[in-house]
Amino acid sequence: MKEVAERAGVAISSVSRVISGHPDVSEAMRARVMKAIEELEFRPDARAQSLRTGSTHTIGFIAADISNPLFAEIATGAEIELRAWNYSMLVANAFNDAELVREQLLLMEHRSVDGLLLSVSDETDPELQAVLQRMPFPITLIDRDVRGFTGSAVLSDHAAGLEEAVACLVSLGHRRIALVNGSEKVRPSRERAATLRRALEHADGVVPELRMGEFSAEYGYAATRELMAKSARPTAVIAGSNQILMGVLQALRDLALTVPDDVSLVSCDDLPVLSFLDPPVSTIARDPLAMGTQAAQLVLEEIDGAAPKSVVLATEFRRTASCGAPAAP
Amino acid sequence: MKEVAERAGVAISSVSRVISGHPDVSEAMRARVMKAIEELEFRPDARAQSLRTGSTHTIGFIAADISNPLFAEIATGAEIELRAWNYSMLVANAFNDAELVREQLLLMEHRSVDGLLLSVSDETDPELQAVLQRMPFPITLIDRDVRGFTGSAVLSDHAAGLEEAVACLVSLGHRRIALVNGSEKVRPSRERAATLRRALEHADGVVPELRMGEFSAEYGYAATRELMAKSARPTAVIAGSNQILMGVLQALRDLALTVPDDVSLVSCDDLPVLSFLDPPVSTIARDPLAMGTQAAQLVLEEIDGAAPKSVVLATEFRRTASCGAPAAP
DNA sequence: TTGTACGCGTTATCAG
DNA sequence: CTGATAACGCGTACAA
Repeated sequence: MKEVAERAGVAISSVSRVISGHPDVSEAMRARVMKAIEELEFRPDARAQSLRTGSTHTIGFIAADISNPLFAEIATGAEIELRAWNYSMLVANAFNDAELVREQLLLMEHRSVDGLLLSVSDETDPELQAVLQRMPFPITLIDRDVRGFTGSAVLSDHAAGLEEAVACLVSLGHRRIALVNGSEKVRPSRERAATLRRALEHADGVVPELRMGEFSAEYGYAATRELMAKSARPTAVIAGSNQILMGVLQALRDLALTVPDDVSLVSCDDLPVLSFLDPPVSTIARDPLAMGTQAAQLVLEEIDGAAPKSVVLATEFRRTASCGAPAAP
Repeated sequence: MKEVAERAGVAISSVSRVISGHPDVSEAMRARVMKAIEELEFRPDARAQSLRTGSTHTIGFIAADISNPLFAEIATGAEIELRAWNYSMLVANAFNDAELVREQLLLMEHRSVDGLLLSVSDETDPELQAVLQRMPFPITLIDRDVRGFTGSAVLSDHAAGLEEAVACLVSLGHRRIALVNGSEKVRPSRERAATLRRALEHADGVVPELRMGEFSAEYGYAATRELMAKSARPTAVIAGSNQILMGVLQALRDLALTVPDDVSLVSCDDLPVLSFLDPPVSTIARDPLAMGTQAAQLVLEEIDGAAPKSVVLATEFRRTASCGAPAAP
């Protein structure tokens, strides 16, 4: 900046005013400074700017698991919104580890992000709440519900889509419906478990088979094998995530069970390719891109002084040929 | 830091020395300062540190398309390595737009990243080379080959896997093999096109059907419809990416063509779920996680003073039931 | 081994 | 409208 000032023959503070678009600067001044800036290919230093102004124009994003394709979609949505507001995104992965989440939170504090998008791996981590409170910037949770947290959140209405799915299965005649669920430490799984229980409470003679575990193909495989080994085996299986679905599919294949003749199949969370399986897999779809843009919007607005807010986005059951009537006993 | 110094009754510089692990500091001093740091929950400010030291401990990652699941894998690999070196990742999306790539590059310069992982959308962009030269930090290209670029790169040996695939198809008796390819503006597509041509050059009577387009399901669909409408239709199709594969599958389904009876199918790039299609799709697999860790390692080493280096990672053809002998004419 | 003083590149305040 | 200068939080040469 000093060089620019010298070349333009003006004071350093004038250069600053031109750069930051200060209103009180003459056209002549603006022109001279801009010329010098072009000639020297000068670009202001974001670090110094943020040291001075306090704002880094950076939003952190801590994901429970980056490698999940769902994350890529959410991140894309967030990036679109952030870009529109001239913010950048600092990404950190938690590898599904609660302690790592806390560590990454401290990192975000250290880097002075202006706000944070957060999808924790374990909402019940007792030390988490204190760490969250301590953060000096607004935080928007993504599909998570942490006790005592008072900030913003973008949530999916998992119940709605699952209720549709269960109602469909019941009406088809299924009397034993399994949910191979993810970790009980996060909201989506808990919502789904509660929804299944509630939905079948008054459905006479329909039994829920609930398995809580983790978001992995390995777990999906093991749980499905176990379920199918029972004498009273479920006639419908709902997979609690994409990774789990992979395990369920593998298990069904190994057991030579056919969909939907031997077992009807539903997947929570959509993937484009699922419609090309044979039969296509019924899904409980949501709009991850919208989750991302919404989440980004919520933090940015909060940075701008708005009050924390929670937004709930719809889910929808998409039935395909993977749901059929159960075979006669 | 001032507060810490006052509380510990020492000079600010002593606090600094303790934090940065300077060797010449007495045990007594270290203890006193650490105590004050704990009590005040002091954390140094990364912005000020980097303004002073010149290093931000941040690596940028510009992806041609974040929403591609392949990116999620590469990013995960990169994050593992970066974390090990105590670096953070600043992510930017280029939405497959060449101009946006340049814009994001300037952003990275503005943010003073220490290094960059880059996957451009268009290697032939005439303005790109100049911008790359201008960047004051090491850059590692990810599966890209920009003319005149002299930095590091992590490349996939697309030829190897594709040669295997083509050899397999030829030996099965296919005489007309189509490649529904992605954009010719990036290395993977060009490598694949060249490989197909080369492989069939000396295979008497075997005709390559090459279609260059873009990485999208829409293009995959249109190209496949067009190929299959010809009087001499190909008996084998190789999809140039996951997105393209989705279009190919849709087209085959709409045309009521069966795999592998009517047409054999191969996909470049793997997805876990492809093995559950019916029949499972043959893939040319690579290790995206390794690409990420390798790429991160290359930039970090270059930051450490090492010379630029190119690394080529293997690809492997995984044959499944989606490749079979063509029907008799 | 510890303390003093300066500068990193900006912005904001204030005086002119 | 413009210029001089302090301060943002930290690292480091240098002196003590």
